[in-house]
Amino acid sequence: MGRSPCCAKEGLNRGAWTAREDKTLTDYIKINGEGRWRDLPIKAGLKRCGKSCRLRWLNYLKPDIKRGNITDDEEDLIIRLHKLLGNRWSLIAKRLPGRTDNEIKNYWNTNIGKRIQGRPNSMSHPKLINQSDEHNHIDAKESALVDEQRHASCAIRTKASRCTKVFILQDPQKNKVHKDIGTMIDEPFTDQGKGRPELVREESLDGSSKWTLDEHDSSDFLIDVDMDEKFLSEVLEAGISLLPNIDNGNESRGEVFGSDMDHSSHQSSDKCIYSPKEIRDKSDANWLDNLLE
DNA sequence: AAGTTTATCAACCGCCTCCGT
DNA sequence: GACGGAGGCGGTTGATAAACT
Repeated sequence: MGRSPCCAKEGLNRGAWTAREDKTLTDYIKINGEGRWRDLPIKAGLKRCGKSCRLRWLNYLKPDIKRGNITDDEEDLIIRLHKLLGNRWSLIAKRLPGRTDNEIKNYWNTNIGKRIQGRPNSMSHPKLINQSDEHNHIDAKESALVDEQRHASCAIRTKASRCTKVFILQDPQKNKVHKDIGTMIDEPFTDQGKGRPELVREESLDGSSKWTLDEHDSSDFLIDVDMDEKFLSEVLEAGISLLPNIDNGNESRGEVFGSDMDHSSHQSSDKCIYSPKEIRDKSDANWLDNLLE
């Protein structure tokens, strides 16, 4: 037996919203607040699915939504955030006040994405050849696009069904990042493609072993690392390295080294304990800000 | 001016996670 | 731990506008 639909489809309006429906929804939310989307259409007297109401409110009716074209600065930020986060539109949208994930997604698909896709040889692009001052800001953006294209072509696609500990170290001498993948429940995916990071199993004399993700470009780490989704979102949101305590089998708490993304200096004295929930709450740590600077 | 193609973006769909029980 | 409801998310669709022939 399949899952029941979010609402009965019969007798519901579909397609574009009318001004009257918009007003009904806005008035209802002003009085009763957001939430309880499933009940909302009945209580508000709308012949719409609850999900549809939520989407309409979040993407169009919400007062703080910014209207108008995406600015150059916003586009630049979107490109850089996409490089870091991939198609995680909601995370990207959180960094652009007033912009919705849907709007950013649409903008990407109709503008930036196409420009990246339609660029077989970036250096032959006329805008990149033009070095005049008036085009400098465009060139910078194009450069970012080229960079994005380069990163997209070598996105990490590690496929691990679950990962219980990640420890990020940076070897300052070799400027090389090691990511100890730790205890893998399933065999990790190893991509030995050209120029891609690789998961390496390191065995010690005492018989223990660990998986290491070996690569040269630390900025790729957070892109498309398809591990346990919950864990990944925690890392993305917290912006810190997370080392759950596996010795006592309690995965609900973790040891967090440092409070920012300075991977180069993990001193054990900096260690503090947070639960993933606490980490989420403390999130927004300055990680993305630091990376974007 | 009419027909066709392309671009845009609001809305939908289905899957997923979270959270309460 | 299992289950189910609620909400969130990303991919896709389709209606409409704009550009082009």
